[in-house]
Amino acid sequence: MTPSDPFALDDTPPPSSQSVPRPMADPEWLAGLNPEQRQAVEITDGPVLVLSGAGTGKTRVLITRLAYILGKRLAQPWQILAVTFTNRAAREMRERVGGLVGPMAESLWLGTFHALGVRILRKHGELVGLKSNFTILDSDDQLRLLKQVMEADGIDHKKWPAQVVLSVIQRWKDKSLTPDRVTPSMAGDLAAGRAVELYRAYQDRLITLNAADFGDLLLHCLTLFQYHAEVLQEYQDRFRYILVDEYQDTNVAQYLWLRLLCQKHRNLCCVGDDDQSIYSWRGAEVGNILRFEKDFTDAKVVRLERNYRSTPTILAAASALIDHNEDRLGKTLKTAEDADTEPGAPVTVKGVWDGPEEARWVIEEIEALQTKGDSLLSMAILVRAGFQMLEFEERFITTGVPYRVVGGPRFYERLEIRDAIAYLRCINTPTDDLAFERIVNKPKRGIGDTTVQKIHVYARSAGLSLMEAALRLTETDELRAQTRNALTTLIGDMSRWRSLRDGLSPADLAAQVLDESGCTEMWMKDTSPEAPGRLDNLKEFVGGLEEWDTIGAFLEHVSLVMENDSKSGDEAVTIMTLHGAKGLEFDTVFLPGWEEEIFPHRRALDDGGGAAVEEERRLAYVGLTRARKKVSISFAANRRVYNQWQASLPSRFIGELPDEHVELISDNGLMGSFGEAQADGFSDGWGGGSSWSKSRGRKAPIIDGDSWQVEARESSGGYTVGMRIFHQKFGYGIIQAVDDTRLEIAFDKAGDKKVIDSFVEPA
DNA sequence: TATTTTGGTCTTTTT
DNA sequence: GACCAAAATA
Repeated sequence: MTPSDPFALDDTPPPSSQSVPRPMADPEWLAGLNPEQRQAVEITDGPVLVLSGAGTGKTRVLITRLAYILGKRLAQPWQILAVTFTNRAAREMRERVGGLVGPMAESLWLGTFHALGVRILRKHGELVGLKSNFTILDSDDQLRLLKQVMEADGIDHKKWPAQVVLSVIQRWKDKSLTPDRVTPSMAGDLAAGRAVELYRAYQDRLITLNAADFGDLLLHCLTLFQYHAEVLQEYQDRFRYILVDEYQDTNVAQYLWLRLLCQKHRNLCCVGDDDQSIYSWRGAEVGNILRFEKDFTDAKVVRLERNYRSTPTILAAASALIDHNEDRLGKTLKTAEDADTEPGAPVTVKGVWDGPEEARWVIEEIEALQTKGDSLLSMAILVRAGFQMLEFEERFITTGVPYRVVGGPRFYERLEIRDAIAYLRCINTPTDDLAFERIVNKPKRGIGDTTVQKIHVYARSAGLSLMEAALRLTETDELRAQTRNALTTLIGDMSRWRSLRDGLSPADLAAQVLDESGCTEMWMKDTSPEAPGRLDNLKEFVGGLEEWDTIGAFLEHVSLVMENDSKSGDEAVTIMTLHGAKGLEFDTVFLPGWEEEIFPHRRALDDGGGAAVEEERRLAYVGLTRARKKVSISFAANRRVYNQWQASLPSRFIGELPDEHVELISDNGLMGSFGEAQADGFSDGWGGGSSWSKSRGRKAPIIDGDSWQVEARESSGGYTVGMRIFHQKFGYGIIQAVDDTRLEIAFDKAGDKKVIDSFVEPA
């Protein structure tokens, strides 16, 4: 077993943990808790719901609770189930618990829902049709598989993109709906009304391939528990204590999974914060929090409201912001009395001209802090979406300030890495059709679609795996000599590599495979600018394999943990998405891109009214509460979208921050840096006025076209489709569509643009 | 038959 | 500017 293997759980008690020579009564780690935290730790009997605001010591409570249960010998480590939301959190928790109780932390059942689901299915999967060596599909495989199914069904994939259908299916799985439980009304007219058929066909295909996708990891568990009471009972007996982190982000299937497992001992402890629920798009149901109290009427509720992380100023800003959400359980965060009572620096809001300038400004601030003696590790840039990272990366590179992207383009998702993995999958599991299909013509060896189709047809009719079918085909004269030879070589190589598997370490084997398959060569010959980088990635990939004993263990790790364990500790600024930042904290946090359509994201604004925007607001709240000492928000007046410049508005969230805790930075020298090139539209007035009136209501602050001052205006000031208008920047045009304050205008010269009504005037 | 070119469509967040 | 799928070309 390798150190970071999430399944490093041992069923059998290691001899050392039989005797527990640990301090029993009130060790010092228990004494350091406040009364509520202590309650959350000490109420071990029965269901407990811990509502825990940001920075209130939630992780600490969880860890202490685990240590407490173990220390009191209420259960053995393998009788405790602890579920986290990310693999990183799981790893961290295991380490920290280990620090308190020693090696027995190793035998806890601790991991993500998915990782734990796999563990169960590896053992009992046969009961639901999965052999124990089933493969876990990555998103790419899922999509290709569904496409195949849709093609076979003759669904127009132009009209119904596989991606859309797939996400609907996933949502069903999140809700624990097997194909037979999806009602026609749920499917609607999706995929010409045949979505359920597709779902069923897709599931059948998965079983045939002995594969499971992410949703299946839970869904199959539920089916298993439902139809095999003896298995369920085994686990119910086993898990005396169950702990759940980030409970607000669980979906229905996960909730059912938990409810089934805890039924016997009923010692379920869930920790969550409704204000930090940011995964509803993935099927998370905040309603699970409400449901908890309904299903467990004897549940004790503990509220953790004392914040130990942020300054009172940051806390006040965050609270005021989240207060704009209607749909809340209601929870006030207050500064812990014993904490530092200095109000702290105000939250700053900086307006800049455009994206590059924003990056420049942020990194100047970072350098200033560094000169002052702050560590780069204590700073983070948190963005709404991945693409925003680019501008900062460029700036980091030109300035030479070290940075670290966390959760960016995932390492294992890069195409060259996936190819390498597919080779390993083929070697490890010859029947892995999806992997075979992926690498059959990579690098190009003259085996095109037609050949693959032939293999497919043959495989299906003879009930063979693709690799076997290919082998049989080479023995006939169905194929042209050239393709036949290519296939024979490939299959020969495969079996040769497979025979080497036991003699070589995974790393050595991978290196050999990459060289002999021509993958390395392919990238060396490639003249595109990213080719050298890809070669480096492959090297890193081989290097990363060093720590694994078997290919199988490595592949298991990869399929669940798409993130590359980024080595931390180096002095560098962290840059990551807001979603990725949940659960982390930094001294200084930069929150760039606070503009309408970016944050809140356009998609959130588009669909319906409040719910989606409220989730965005929670995301903003998460961002603010990551900071211990200082928050810097920024927005740009212009943003390049697609390929053209578009004017943007400050985010409504900026207007929702309380005046008294916010400082607007608008330095007068700003105009100078705008330079000669941008003399249109916004020629003056920025620096002088800086009047910062907020609009409290639904409307975002609206910025007047040329005076660039903030003023609240009535929506859609009488503009109608077909009207001719004038815009400072884009000239004359005709209104094509009106959506409240947003106008779509066909400009005579500048083409089609979406602008806010306050930017135009009747012509 | 395999590869290159072109044309149209989009961009959240992740286990 | 990036990605995919269908048409064009070697």
